[in-house]
Amino acid sequence: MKRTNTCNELTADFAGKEISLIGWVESVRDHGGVIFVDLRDREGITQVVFHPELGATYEKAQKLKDESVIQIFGKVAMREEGTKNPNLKTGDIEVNCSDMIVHNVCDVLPFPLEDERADKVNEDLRLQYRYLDLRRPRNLNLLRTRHKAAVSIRDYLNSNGFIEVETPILFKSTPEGAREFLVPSRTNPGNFYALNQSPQQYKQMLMVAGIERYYQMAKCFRDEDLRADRQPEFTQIDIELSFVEREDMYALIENMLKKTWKDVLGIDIPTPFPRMQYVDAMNRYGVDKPDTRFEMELTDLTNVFQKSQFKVFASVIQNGGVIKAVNAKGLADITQGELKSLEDIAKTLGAKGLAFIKAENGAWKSPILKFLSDEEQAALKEKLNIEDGDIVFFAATDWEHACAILGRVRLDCAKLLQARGRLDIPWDKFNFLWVIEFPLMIYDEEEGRYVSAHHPFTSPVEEDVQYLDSDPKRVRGQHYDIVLNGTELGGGSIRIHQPEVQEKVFRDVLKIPEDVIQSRFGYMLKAFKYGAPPHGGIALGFDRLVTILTNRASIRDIIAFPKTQKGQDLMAQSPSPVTEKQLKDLHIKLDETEIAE
RNA sequence: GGGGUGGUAGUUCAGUUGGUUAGAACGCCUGCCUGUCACGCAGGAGGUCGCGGGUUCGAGUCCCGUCCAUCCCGCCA
Repeated sequence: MKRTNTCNELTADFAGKEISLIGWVESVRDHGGVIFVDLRDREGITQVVFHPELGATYEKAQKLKDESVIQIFGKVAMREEGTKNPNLKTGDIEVNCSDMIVHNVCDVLPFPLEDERADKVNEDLRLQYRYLDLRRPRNLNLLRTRHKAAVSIRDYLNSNGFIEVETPILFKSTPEGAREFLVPSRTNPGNFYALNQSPQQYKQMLMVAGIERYYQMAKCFRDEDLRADRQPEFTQIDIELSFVEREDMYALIENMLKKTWKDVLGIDIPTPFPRMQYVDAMNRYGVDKPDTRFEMELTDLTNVFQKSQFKVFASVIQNGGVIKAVNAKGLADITQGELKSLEDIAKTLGAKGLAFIKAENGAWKSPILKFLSDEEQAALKEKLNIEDGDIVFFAATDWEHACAILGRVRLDCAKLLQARGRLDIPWDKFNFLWVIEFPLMIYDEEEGRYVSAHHPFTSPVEEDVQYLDSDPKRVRGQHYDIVLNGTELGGGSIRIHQPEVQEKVFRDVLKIPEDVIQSRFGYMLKAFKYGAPPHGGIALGFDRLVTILTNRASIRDIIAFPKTQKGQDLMAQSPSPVTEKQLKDLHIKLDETEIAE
């Protein structure tokens, strides 16, 4: 069984040597009198040649099927001039086969494996045969890159005094967060575990325990609807340290990512990363995770329209709203269809419509132009720097929605400009950014109370603590998000480590009933009374990080066995029904209407 | 829960205003071929047009429902 070499090793130096290779048949080219087989393993490809004088082996080679697994024995030979293949590392040589073992005959493939064709194949079919899709060298290399990134990160943390600790995956239900996967307990009838959404509480307990520096490549689970960048189970780089302040965290993560980018891509990313206040991110980019690889910033025009005759704008301002706009430079040739889909998306985000002004052939065209005074038009031209070929979009509503609408319009316009070749974003441009000083609380209209913007363990910014009672939404949290090219890579905070403060947040600000505080967080509050060190941490989405490192569009590409949007594994066909006995053991009765026929 | 897009041969797609036997390329099968590397040449097989219902003399095409995939909104402390 033992091979002497891999399929990417043999070069002119090996000429004349007897060797053995094992791998998959990439292609068979039968010329009637001579047969060429490209043999592939995870390292590369080597051409194997079969001649008629081999007798039985030659006949076997005639019947070889693509993607079968074979082992060959033979002698390395230089290729004749003119028959060398410069596209292969092993292209100067070939192996004259003398014997062959067919380990596994491959059935006819359900879809082609060459990249150009395979990329177009329906993803559900590729997921059913994920092992075949993964076999494509490019996809295998994605897993290899993922591994490299993990090694780099572990190296960095290990050499900086961190200890990797595994925390339980079976945790308890914490209903105020994301929806959880519940796990019935056989030995505790009627009680349930929840798969952990993150090791947040355990890692804080490790700080109380005195670990000082903890990390974990932590599997986390959230039962929410899926997206291109979201899977129900995912991996986060989970980090927590004692005796830290925000500045220590920034430096730690910057150096870690610097090393990872160097190790994986060979690219030097500049540090320190820029920082941006949450409020500025919203005002300038319309999101809390700005893509700063291109400009196209939002402009606030509320002042311009303060005394406007245009009733729509005027009434919004009167009701405390804002007028914001974004100039999509050079996109005046937007098509009706593109405009329509921009408008549709704006509407899903709460806009009533999407007002615009087009500057074309020296004139402005707009359904709202007739409502705007000369002074207002002049102010727009100046503030938005409107030139021929531009199109400006407006949002007039409350601040949050105006930001969200134009933030999205900005991103979609950038895509349209990219498609037209007017905006160039190189694949290796990596804009890291810290977004800081988020509000600690946001007011939840539905619940009629304040809820944590992130989680209730986030420590308030010191000078804002005084407003905890009087004006909770004014309190900023010691929270930081790390953003890369418009993707939220991760976030963390300095935590509360004093039991009185934590209790105050639970009881007085979040208005959680006393008995709920005790049943849900009682053990934490107790732990904080036994020598809890000041501490803080962060969690980075490892899958998202690798998606960006490998320049892929979907998180599914860099997960070995991803799930579909409905959360199914099409290959193993999970989830699946279970037997009545299993249910009985778990003390579970199914709703009749839900039982599969 | 809501909106968009897609579903026709093993795969990727085409299919006109509703009208004869639903096509192409690749793959597959058979044969030929001693220097290819996306080998080439000749021939052949292969279809529940996602599924169910409706309109019609007639449905891949029109209508209703439904399933699946995907993108987005809600959701993701």
